[in-house]
Amino acid sequence: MILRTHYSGDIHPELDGQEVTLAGWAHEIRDLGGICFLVLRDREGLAQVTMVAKRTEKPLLESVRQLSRESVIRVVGSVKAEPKAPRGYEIIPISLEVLGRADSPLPLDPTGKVDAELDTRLDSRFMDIRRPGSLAVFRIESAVLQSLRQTFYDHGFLEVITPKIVATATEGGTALFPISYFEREAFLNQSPQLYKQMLMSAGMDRVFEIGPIFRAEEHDTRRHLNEAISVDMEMSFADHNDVMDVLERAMVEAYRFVQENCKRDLDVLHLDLVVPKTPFRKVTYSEALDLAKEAGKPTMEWGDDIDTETERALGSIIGEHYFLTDWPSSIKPYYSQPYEDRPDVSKAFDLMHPSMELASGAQRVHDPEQLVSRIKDQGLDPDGFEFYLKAFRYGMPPHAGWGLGLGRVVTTMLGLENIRDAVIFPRDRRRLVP
RNA sequence: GUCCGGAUAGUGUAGAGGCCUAUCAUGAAGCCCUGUCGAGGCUUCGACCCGGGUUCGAAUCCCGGUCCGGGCGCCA
Repeated sequence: MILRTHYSGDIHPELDGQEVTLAGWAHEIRDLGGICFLVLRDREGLAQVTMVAKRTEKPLLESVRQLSRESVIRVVGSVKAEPKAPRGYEIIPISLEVLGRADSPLPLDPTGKVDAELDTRLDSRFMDIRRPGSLAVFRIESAVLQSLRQTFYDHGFLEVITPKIVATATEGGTALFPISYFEREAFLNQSPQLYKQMLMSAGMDRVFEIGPIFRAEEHDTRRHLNEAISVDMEMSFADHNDVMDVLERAMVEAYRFVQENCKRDLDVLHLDLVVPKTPFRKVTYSEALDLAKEAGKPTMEWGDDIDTETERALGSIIGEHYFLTDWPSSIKPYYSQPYEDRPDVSKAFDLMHPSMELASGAQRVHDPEQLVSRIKDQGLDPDGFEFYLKAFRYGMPPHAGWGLGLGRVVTTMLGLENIRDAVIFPRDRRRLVP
């Protein structure tokens, strides 16, 4: 049996006289003596329960006065339209039931009157998310996921789930977390890349996956985590420009969807969301170096990966989402396809927000011999990729794809200071609990 | 990994060698209060990260450790 008939957000003054049952947390109790206000909070907002001492049964009033903040309660009462009350209504209680008593003191203040540091909030994340501002972020994240999935379905993609426990490194470069797998060593997957590509050989044509990826890098910044949610796609019979189009569309749709469906959450966060303008500007790697030089950042050589300072400089010059294209082949993974006429440049791209990289993708190498030679060129052993290479030898279509960091999308969309704000239970260099 | 900064009641803070029996807010406990909505008023409770050192005297200075924040590096 569902213990409530309404969320607080469902109630309005026109329900005057109707009996309702609310369930939630005792957000605040303000006892003025002759009149006592109890503010109940649920996922959809706040509702004021009002008790005039003279007109309220003693035991009911007593139970409210003994309530600890943040206890879980269920209130049966009648709606009363009341101009003096917040949102024009209040609940006159008939009965109150304590479903879960809260200890005191609380690990942080869920009303937000007193701030808490990120570390304190993460230690007690369950309590932090009771704060409307934290909840709003994750409601928006849910909307972003809903919108991204819808965009994929609209473009004829199939949702897939690939293994997170793998035998070997996906692509070299990044460090992996080793795990014990019965009598063998295995690893947590750093990317669904190889599996997505094999599904192109399988003829699934267009696939996407939204799931965790694991990087054992000791990075320690506001935009990196060791467990991240990657929004990944792969598309057959398409090139890098085609998948950039899908990415641009997915981003813009996500912004629109949030703007349309998360008005209250955006209000809570005091945000006026602006949908990025399309088309996103495309800046080649070489142009980016020139821009950086003009801005007085001449230290980078062609072939260097773009460092943080240059990335920031570009961000402030360009000032909106942009694609960074035509990367040197040497600094992109082996599966990125070089241009036929200038093999030192690849059909690889990053989607950039002015403050950080959001996604990276490419048209892929689909010729098995070229792939083997690219693997060797990057100092990797093709034998370790046999399960992957096999899929290329029996009819692999041309394909392209990308991976997008969900946490970074939400962080940049909402202007959050730290990616940990956008992840419910973040995993970083130090944090493994909760 | 490295550089810089930090650690004071449950939470957020003040504090610059004696003014500290440590500030303020929030909270908790109690009392007053019939329209609060960051309610108000009064009383009470609750803290200097750990270890060493300097000094007559250390929250404050020094050393080591632990933890935290930020920058960079590393990072499809």
